[in-house]
Amino acid sequence: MIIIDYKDRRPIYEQIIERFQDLIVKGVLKPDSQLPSVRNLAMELSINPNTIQRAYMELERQGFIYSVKGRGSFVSFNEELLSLKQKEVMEKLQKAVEAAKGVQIPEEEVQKSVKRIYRGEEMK
Amino acid sequence: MIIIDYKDRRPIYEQIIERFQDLIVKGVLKPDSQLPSVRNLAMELSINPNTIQRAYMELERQGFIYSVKGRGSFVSFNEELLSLKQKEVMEKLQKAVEAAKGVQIPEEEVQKSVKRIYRGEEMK
Amino acid sequence: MIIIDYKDRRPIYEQIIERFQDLIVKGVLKPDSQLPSVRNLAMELSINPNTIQRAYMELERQGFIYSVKGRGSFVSFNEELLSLKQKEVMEKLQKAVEAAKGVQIPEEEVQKSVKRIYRGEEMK
Amino acid sequence: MIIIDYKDRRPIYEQIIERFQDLIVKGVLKPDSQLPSVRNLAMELSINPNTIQRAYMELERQGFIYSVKGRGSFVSFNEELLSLKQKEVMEKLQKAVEAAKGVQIPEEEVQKSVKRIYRGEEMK
DNA sequence: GTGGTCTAGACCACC
DNA sequence: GTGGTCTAGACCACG
Repeated sequence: MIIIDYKDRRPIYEQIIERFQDLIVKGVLKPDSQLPSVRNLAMELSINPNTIQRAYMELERQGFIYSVKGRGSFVSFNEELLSLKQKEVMEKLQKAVEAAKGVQIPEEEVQKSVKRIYRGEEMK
Repeated sequence: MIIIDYKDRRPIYEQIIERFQDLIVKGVLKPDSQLPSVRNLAMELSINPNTIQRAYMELERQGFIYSVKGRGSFVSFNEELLSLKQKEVMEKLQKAVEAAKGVQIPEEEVQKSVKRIYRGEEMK
Repeated sequence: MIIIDYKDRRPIYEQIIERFQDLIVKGVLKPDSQLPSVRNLAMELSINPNTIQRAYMELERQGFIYSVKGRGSFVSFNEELLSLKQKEVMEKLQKAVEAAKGVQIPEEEVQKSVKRIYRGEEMK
Repeated sequence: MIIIDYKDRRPIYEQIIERFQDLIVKGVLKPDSQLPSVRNLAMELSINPNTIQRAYMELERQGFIYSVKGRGSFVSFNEELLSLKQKEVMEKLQKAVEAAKGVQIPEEEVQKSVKRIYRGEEMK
């Protein structure tokens, strides 16, 4: 369910955060369903519980999950969060397009690339 | 010419590298023109000369500039580098588009956004 | 009668204690009336009986209720407790006012806010 | 400058956060001035650097400070943040007033208390 | 069993 | 020197 890429330059906890955000936004993890416990996930990924803890903390702060002492952590997703996430993604995309424009990549190529991805099967 | 954003989370040397890459790729800095000396630039930006040194070293490694002992650093741009940079930019863009697809942003919106940026005046 | 907010960061037993204190102080629960049994309340709220037990224990320690073995728990309210609770509330309020003063909120605004609440319909 | 109260039930990192928020909001720490380094403050308070780190992380997230790798952490305060903090404080205060109303504390007593604090010398 | 806090100590990137 | 990440292991509060 969660895969850690040690070659990735980003810290582990960030990879975990992003992965869960994805799973929640895409509806794979349903609202109020329980996440793996901090200790279990740590064991499964063979990393330190503190690292998981930190990821969960951040996810809770961002509103993706909520944690209850003694019970566990649960998905807490809503529409607002989705549109927030969409806005965030759009901003990144616009920066990328601007960069493409900046290095003289023709608009047609960008458009083609967008089409290819949307038509294609890539679901990441 | 170079602006450092201390609130930017990326390291200073990386900001400098990116800025010079931009200036070179976009032709603002012409091939074989001289870059500011390490010492001067360091003074101007009031940062540690080591940081500039590191940025120049990396730019040289990537082929954007070349250094001549005792004379300074010079722009060394060519077509290969442009296409390399373009490829890099395209990869980032594709990731961004995939992310957009992932959070259910419709293709039309992405295409519209691309158009807006290419038609618009944004040159960053 | 009792509502548990799992997204509330405070522990469940504390939420229960506070709720009963409120109901007793405000006279909704009359002196010597019987509280729901530990087991029943636990079932109703679908939480662990230990949690209810702990809340009742604490309420008894504070003097809000008394338990009779084999019969159940009963409200035991008196004037002393009211003034105790009032003192506690006043302390919290004073801290809040000090904080308001600390962040440069003008006294008039605080006074107005107090008036609004006392005139208003809010009974929580 | 920072005092830790071990009898306080709140975690240490939270006490540190609140203290710095106070110092910044009240203008004792001026914008762009440097905070004590993580290690130094940890030594001074004889607590673990990780605990300080966590406090600084949270302060950065909230916008009170910004950190630069290799340089240190700096105050980053602005008007928006003040009004945000004020709003937060007002909400707490309103809850406290409602509680006071709930336990039959007369409005006059509350108003008197507010006056006393604003007239008084308490600066906390 | 669960999450939350803290310590001790390590290593990294950066300046 | 600085902040940032991670590990290992402890203890607490809660259910």
